[in-house]
This record gives sequence, structure tokens and C-alpha cells, in this order.
Amino acid sequence: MDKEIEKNYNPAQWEDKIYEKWEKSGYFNPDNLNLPENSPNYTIILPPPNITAKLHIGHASTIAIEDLFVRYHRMNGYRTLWLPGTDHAAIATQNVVEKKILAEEKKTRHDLGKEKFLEKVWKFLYETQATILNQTRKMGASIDWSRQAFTLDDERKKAVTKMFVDMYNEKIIYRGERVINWCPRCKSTLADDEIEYQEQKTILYTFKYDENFPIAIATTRPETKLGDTAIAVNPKDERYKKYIGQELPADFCGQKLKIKVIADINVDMNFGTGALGVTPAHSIIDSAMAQKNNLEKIKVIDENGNIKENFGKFSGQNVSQARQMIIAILKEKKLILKEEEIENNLSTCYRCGTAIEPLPSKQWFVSVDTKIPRLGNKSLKEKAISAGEKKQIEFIPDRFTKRYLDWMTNLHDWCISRQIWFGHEIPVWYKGEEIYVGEKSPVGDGWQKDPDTLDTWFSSGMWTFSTLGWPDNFKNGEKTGDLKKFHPNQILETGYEIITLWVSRMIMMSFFALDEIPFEKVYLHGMIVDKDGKKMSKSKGNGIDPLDMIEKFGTDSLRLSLLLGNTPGNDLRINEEKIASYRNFVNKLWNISRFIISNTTEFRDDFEMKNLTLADKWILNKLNKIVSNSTQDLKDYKFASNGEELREFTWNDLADWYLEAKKFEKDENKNKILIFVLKTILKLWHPFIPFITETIWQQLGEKSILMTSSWPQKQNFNFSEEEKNFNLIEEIIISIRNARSDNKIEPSRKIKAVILAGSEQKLLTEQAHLIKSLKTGIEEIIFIANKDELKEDSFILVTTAQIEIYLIGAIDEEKEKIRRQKETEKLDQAIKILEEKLANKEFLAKAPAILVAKEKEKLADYKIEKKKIKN
RNA sequence: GGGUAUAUAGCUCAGUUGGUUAGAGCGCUACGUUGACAUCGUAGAGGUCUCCCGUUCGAGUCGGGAUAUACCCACCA
Repeated sequence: MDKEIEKNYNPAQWEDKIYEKWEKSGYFNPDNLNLPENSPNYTIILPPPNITAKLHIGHASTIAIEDLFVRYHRMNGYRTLWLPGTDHAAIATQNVVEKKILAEEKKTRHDLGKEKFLEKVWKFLYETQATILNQTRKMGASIDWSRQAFTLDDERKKAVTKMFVDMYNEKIIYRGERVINWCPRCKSTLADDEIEYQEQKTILYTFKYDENFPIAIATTRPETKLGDTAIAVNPKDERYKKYIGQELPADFCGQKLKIKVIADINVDMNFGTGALGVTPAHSIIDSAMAQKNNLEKIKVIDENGNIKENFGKFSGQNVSQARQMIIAILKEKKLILKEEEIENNLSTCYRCGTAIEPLPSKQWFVSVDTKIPRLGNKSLKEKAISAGEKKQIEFIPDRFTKRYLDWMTNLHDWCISRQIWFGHEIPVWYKGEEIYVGEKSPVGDGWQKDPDTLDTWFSSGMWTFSTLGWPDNFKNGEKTGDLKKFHPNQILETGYEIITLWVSRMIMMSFFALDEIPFEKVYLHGMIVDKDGKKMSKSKGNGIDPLDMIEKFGTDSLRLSLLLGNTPGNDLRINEEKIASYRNFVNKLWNISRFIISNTTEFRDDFEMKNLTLADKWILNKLNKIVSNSTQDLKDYKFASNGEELREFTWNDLADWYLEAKKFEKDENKNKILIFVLKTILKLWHPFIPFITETIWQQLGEKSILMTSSWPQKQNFNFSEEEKNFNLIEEIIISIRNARSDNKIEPSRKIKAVILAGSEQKLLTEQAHLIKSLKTGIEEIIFIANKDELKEDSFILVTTAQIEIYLIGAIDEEKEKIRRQKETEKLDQAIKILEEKLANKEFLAKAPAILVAKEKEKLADYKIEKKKIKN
């Protein structure tokens, strides 16, 4: 390092250059890693961000976490693949573009027509996609760009089409009618998550269909009752038990109805009259009941929100007009028993706010319950559930296994068709009643393609294998190429909110296509929320833009703020101050290196094990411990606690103590130790903060890059057992702190002197040197040859194998005595009670083996024995 | 309504099979610092571990209940 090093780390100056260096090296691509054939694989596929907008802080968190996993494994010799991509996010994208066009050109998609509109979508898509990819680079993602994928590119289209056709041929995909959420204004179905519930006050009418009808029902939507075919009651309800199974005629405002009385445990006896009028065609739950009970479906309302034909004077009226008319008739006939205002949730279209009409419609479905002979005659649902139950797929944290299984157990068939323009086309053609399903267009004239597109999750559900060359890499049931190398993935890392939407679908689709799990583990991170615990969103304006933060504090600081203080599955609060505090740490690391570099001429780390001081041994031992802890913690995905530990070591042990001590030593061998320690922690830190560690690594004159250097191994320093347990400096620090906080030393009173007593004069000298230099506030060190020379008001602070340390005049003997006495008393009491219990034969009969010891550390043994008994 | 979590210092959060005096970062206070770092150092103040009951010799930790908050699912006819 010939240039003078800046006092402060300036991320902007280095980050782009470093990223370029990594990218040019080619090592993002595992094929270039030159690994032995039998190297283990480590694969993560990036959850593809929607191309609807630039990345937000949640994506940044995903990237930070995954990059950490990836870098750790790459350094540990895994064939590491991290595969990038983006998601076309059908509905979401279409909406964004629609809004944009409306704002800019005051046009709707219908004004433009399908072709023109899709052109606009693709144009928009290319722009945001570029932004997203650039942001991913900015985050430092060591991701294999050569394998980049998009859920709607040609390869994925091929895969999706093949999947659809295969599933259709195996009768997993079918066409069926079901009640869907229909927006009469947008003329489109809406997915469940596109519905907004608005609390409103509405009138609940309690009435009878006609004068002679024995059961009264309650509804907020009398107009739909024109299509009632049943009344559902709770089977336990004594009031209606006698009617169950009967079919009763009714004359509802001139409309003849046949009402069957059915029993359903989901009916709430306490709501309304306890009897529910079932309208199979216009209510999703009613439809489910109708399915179970084989009820007729009568459509009442059409796609425009008007009453259909054959309903007499109501036909052609819109929903609210019809409602008024019916109420008027019921009132006139005195059939209304009660009108009450209630609070309920109105389902509305999230886009235009129009009330949703549930309507029956023909849609494509994936059956989750159909048995597949090829898969051991199990259904997709059964396969997916068993993967969770048998822990073939492990969720981190474990509590999400339950959520996954609960959801899977209640899973119903998946409606995959969407009435929107942007998305994967459905490979189906119609000619009259004829249906053709195939990868290629049908031969002959007059075929009409299905105008719908596929649910976006259908294509992202195939993400783990469609990105690895399926179906081309899958011939005769054998995986080849990338698919063979990298599937199943080792881990899926994603937010817990899409377990149901995405994770479960990937699992089912992977079983269908490959008869294997898509990934071995699922690591779930929480949501990123603001400092008040509120979800970050654009509309609230509380979002933090990762690029702003990178510009302000650097990528490494941002990454730390996303990685530390976080635990799996829990939400993470983040704000600028927090990022700033991590910036301070990054800068500290910079200055540690700056100090070491400026004191060293040759950056060699081949130190010799001679003339090591206690401080040297202390730091090397600590380093060794950190190395093995880090290796284990990161293997177990406990990166947050590992980061804290690393920071503690770097800042408190290395910077505040060891470097302070080294200021007084100039020795080539010692400098080599410094370099060794520095290089080791750079490696340990690299997965967390890749940029600054790589920058410093390069400053050390390294020709290799840190990203692909090997993970540090625990060293065998051949320290004696005593030395290994030797944490003298720490003990001094802690003891002095304790002495102060216990008021054994008055806060105002400085510790004047420490007496060191022991046999080895050399150790003592070193130690004295250290204590003096280490800002302990101790001004004087006294050596004594033997303990008898001690004055009466001194007390033992620390006793180690080699020396004893005494503080002078600082002890409060009385307090100390009382404290110790209390401890002893407590312990004696506990043991006394234990012994009494042991004397009790009944107790002994229950507890066959108990170890009792008077020494308090032996209480631990007792505990173990007790546990054994309990189990 | 069902489910899952969370509740520990002013704030954000750790606390690993129950065990001596419950920890960190930020913030706050005092003092210090002319050579790695003011993006620093040393020290200090600040806690009935949400509440109640239970298990235990011993509970922040285990069990039951209450309260509050967040999210997921279902959606009230």
C-alpha cells in the first residue's frame, strides 16, 4: 500500500470497482470455480422480484441474507449457484401500466386494444427490469448473471406451456364452473387478494319467502334470494331439526322456488334466525354448500350487475333497484319480521371500489386432490403435506411448518385462469364444443384461442426447475445438465407472507414435474417495518429507499442493518439512525486496517510461535474461538448472533484492547500476527460486508480475491491447557468494572495501583505493561514476591494460574462478606430442602436416581438427574 | 371468528436444555482524547423481565389464564 489511506471509508469510491472486479472474475458462475467433481452443491434461486417497481427495502433484505448464505458457502468450497430473475407479476403489472396510461394519456387499455397495450407493458417492463438488475448489483449480490431468467421469457413460456399440457393430459388441470369474484365495472374476475373489505353499515332483513313458509331467514341482499335453492341450518339446532331433508315450495315475490333444507355445521345458530338462505350462484360459500348437497344453481345476476331474464319484472333492473323493489313487496305483504342495522364487510374491487358480484363462471383449475398413479397414487396435496410432515422440507423457524401444514390441509382446487391480457397464454383452443389443448396450435380453421392468461403463481411455482432447463434437461425421467446439478435447491429464502401463495405451489409443482422436493430448507425472514412497527409502503410514505441509503451510508452498512438484530420469521424495524450506527462500525473496521497497514511494511501472516506475549496468546485464542463459532453459526443460519459476536470481537477485543497494547510494540513477528488476525476477520466478515472486506483485502496487496478465498480454519496453536483457558486481560477488565459497580471502589476514587503477585517475573512485567497501557485508569503497578507482603485493605481480584492481582484500598469487606454469606445461605437452603426430600421415601420411590452434591456447581448434575426422571 | 407470533432499559432487540449480580446497540449524563478512528475512548444512570395463578429447592425461561399489539386465514349470511 503506497498511497496514503483515507481517514474515513468512502464506500462510493470503492463499491462499483469492486463489484466489477468480482463480475469480471467469472466466479459468480459456479462452472468457473474449478472445483473437484465431488464438491457439494449449494443452490439458491432468488425469489424473483415483481417488475412492477424498483426494489424496496424488503428486496434489499432478501438480497443481503441470500448473498450472505451464498458467499459463506462459496468460501467453504461448495459449488455455489445463486440464480437471478424477475417476475412478470401479471395482474400487478397490468394494473400499474393501466394506471400509468390513464394518468399520462387519459386512455384505458380498451381504448388501446390488446396489442398496443401489451407493447406498452413490455416497454415499461424493460425499463423497470433494468433498474432492478442495477439495484441488485448495487447490493453486492454475487449472483450468476449468465443464468438470469424471467418468468415470461421464451424458455419459461415453453416450460409453462408444457406443464399445462402435461397436467391437462394427466387430468390435474380441468375446466370447471365456480363462483368467482366479479367486478361489474372492470368486467374481470378478481383474485381473493385483490379484494378490499370495506366496513359499512347495512340493513339486515329478517323475512319469510311467503306467508306459508315455515322458516324465516335473514339477509342483507334480498335480491339474490331469487336464486335460492336451499336453506341451511345447523344440525344441532332444535328449532329446525324436523325440517332437515325436506323440500319446501315457496313463492318469493312471484318467483317459484324449491327450497331444500340442509344441515351444515358452519351455520351460526345465533346469527339472524339461525337459518341461512342458500344462493349457490352468487355466494362463494353457498356454492360450496351447493356442491356438497347437489343443489341446483340458479343465476340471477349477469356480468353487468343486472338481474337476468326470466325473473319477471325484476329482469333488467340493476342490483340496487331490484333490492328496493323486493323490499317494497315484502313490506306490503308484511313478510318482513325485522330490520336491523349491522356492521359488515363489503367486498369491493381494489382498483375501482365497485362492489364485487360473486358470479359463476368457467375457469381452469389445478386439482389438488386427484390421485396421480405416477406419484404412488398420491395427490399433489398429499405429496406436499407429507414433505412437510416428514421434514423432507425443513422450515426455519420451525413454527411455520405448522402454518404450512394447516394451510395445505385446507387447500382447495387452484383457479389458474385470469381474465387479463398480460401473462402466460393458456394453450387451449376452442371450436364450438370442441377443446384442444397442446403445445402447438391446432391444425385446421376455426379454432379460437382461450383469451385468458394464467395466474402469475403458475409460472413462479415452477421457478426452481424452469430456471434450470426443465423440460429440456429432463428426459425419460432422468435429470441432466443444470437440473441434475442444482435441483433440488438447498434452500429457499423468502418472506413468511408468501408461504401460502408461493412456497406451497412450488412444492406441488416440483412433485408433479420431477417427483421430488424443490428445496431442502425454507428460511423465512420477517417483514421490514418502520420504527413504529408499520409496514413500509409507498402510500404511507414511510418507505426507505435502499439506493438512497447506499448512497448515504454505503452498501455494507445497509446490509449490516438488515442482517444484525434480526431473527428468522420476526419483523425487523429499521430506520436511518440504525444504519448510521452500522456505518460507524464499518468505518471502525476501516480504521483498524488502516492502523495495521500503516504499521506494517510487509503484509505477511506467517508468524512464528515464539516470544508470544500473553496478549498475543489471548487474541489468538479468541480468534480461534470466533472462527469455530462463526463456521458453526453460519452453517445453522444463525447469522445475526454471529454478527454480534464478530462485532464484539472486532471492536472490543481487537480494536480497544489488543491494538492498544500493540501500540507499544514494534516487532516484525508481532506484525505478522496482526496481519493474520486481520485477514482472518476479513474472511469472517466477508459474507456480511463484502465490499469493505474485499477493498481492504486488495489493500493488503492480495492478488486473489477475497470472495473466493477459503474460509478460515481453526488453528492448532499448541497452547497449554492453562493458556487456552487464560483470559487474564478480560478478567482484569471485568474485575475492575465489577469492583467499581459494586461500590467497592468509590466512583470518584481512582484506582491508584494494582499489585501483581506471582512467581513468573516475566509474565508480570508484560501484564503490568498491558494494564498500564490499556486505559484502565490504573497509574501504578507494584510487584511483590509473595502474598504475605500484602496490606490488609487489599483483596484478591483475580487469581489465575500464573499470577494474582490485588487492588489496594478499594474493598468494602463488609458488603462482600454479606453478599457471599447470602449466596451460601441460599445454596445451603436449597440443598437442605433437597436432602429433606431425599429422606422422604415416597419421593425416592418416584425418583430412583438422584445425585446430590453440596457444591453449587454440582446442582447442575442434580438438574440433569431430575430431567431424566421427569422424562 | 380461527390460527401464529410478540410483550425484557427511554428506543430497537438478545437472553442457547430453568441456576450466583438479566445483556448489547442507539439515545442520555459526566469526564477524557495534538498520531488508526470526534464516524473516538473511559465510566455512569436507567429494569416489580405486561398481569394473575400454577409446577419447582429455584421461573425472564416451563404450564394454564387474562390483557395489549402485529400478521395470516376465513368472512358473517
